[in-house]
Amino acid sequence: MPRAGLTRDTVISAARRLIDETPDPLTLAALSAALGVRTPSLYKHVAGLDDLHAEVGVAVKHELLDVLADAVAGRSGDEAVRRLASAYRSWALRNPRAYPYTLKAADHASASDLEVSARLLHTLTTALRGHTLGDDDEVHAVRGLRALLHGFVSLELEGGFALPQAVDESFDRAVESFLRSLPS
Amino acid sequence: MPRAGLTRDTVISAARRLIDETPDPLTLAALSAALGVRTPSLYKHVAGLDDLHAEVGVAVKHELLDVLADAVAGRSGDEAVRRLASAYRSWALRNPRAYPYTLKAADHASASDLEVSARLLHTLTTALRGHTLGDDDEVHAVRGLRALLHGFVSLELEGGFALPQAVDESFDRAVESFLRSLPS
DNA sequence: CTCCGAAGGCTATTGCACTTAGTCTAGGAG
DNA sequence: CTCCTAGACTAAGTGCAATAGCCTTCGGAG
Repeated sequence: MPRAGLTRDTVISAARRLIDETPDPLTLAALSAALGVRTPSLYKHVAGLDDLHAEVGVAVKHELLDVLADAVAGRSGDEAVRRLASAYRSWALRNPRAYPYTLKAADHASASDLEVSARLLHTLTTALRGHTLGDDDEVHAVRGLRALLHGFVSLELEGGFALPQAVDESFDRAVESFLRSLPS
Repeated sequence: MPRAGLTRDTVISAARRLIDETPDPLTLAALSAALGVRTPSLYKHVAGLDDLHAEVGVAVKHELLDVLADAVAGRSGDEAVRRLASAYRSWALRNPRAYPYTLKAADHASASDLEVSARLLHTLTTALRGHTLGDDDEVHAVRGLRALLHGFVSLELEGGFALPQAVDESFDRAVESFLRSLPS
């Protein structure tokens, strides 16, 4: 029985890859098959399906964080928000099955999850700097932005926007309305 | 073996009840146990788990429709939208596990699903009348409103709003911002 | 009232997933 | 070279969905 040379990381990233490659839900059976290994072998690297989901979630949050941080790097004001919004939506549409993992609240027991989740939130908050907002105002504004972005993308992914009118334009309008609602 | 007296409707409404009564996902095993019947018996009334989910979805959409229609009845303009938004959110928070069923795009093969989904959309659209919007503007506005409502509620249900600031106020502010973005 | 067929239950079984327990071996440390 | 552990394996148990086939109850037709 030749060793497959798995590690916790290879298992997790194989799982991450599988998510958007296949239509069916992530399953240990499918993952082990993709890795050329029997299912129980995975338990040497991962505590079970829940653990795997949690780790995939952290990995996916990192991906989104990178994309968003890159989009806003060096920008400020409305332009930063526009670019962040656009990057958020297009990443979600490109990674429709991974996207829901970014929404789970951080597992209180996982330091890495807490960290990446905080950095995601921080990226949004930073993009809104430049609009002079008080602390409370800022919290409300970030919530509004998250709601708008997630709501839009989520409905779009569910196929909720059936009418022929251009979805891109709906999104742009929503983002512009949000920007206008901020004290300059 | 005394008859349990099941019908398609009793099975479906028992399933609907189970959803928000138990933490675990809806399962034929749990449903049959709740009805005092063996699992295979359910197949006399329902084509399987998928069929059950679809029917529960229609039932749940009707519930939400009733709540929203009631909230906007006899109102118009901003006040109609405010009441609709508030009703949407509070229904969702009261029915956290049922809520996701309202989001699935209508099954093209089910007349009742298509109908209730269309009426839901129509209720939102109607609430926005009074703001003189062109046809295209209206579609974009409805999409923005749906995104806002769903996004907010969805994040709130996922536990995504961790900070102590009042979530109620965040919601009110988001709704007011949306209203201000409409041409009066 | 009796018969009988359909409707509505049932048991048994298959298939697939997750999980645990216990075994064997490859391959590096001493 | 020997040992020992990490990393693979087989075997087996659990839970759920689904199908097949049987048996009983109900209710209407004669």
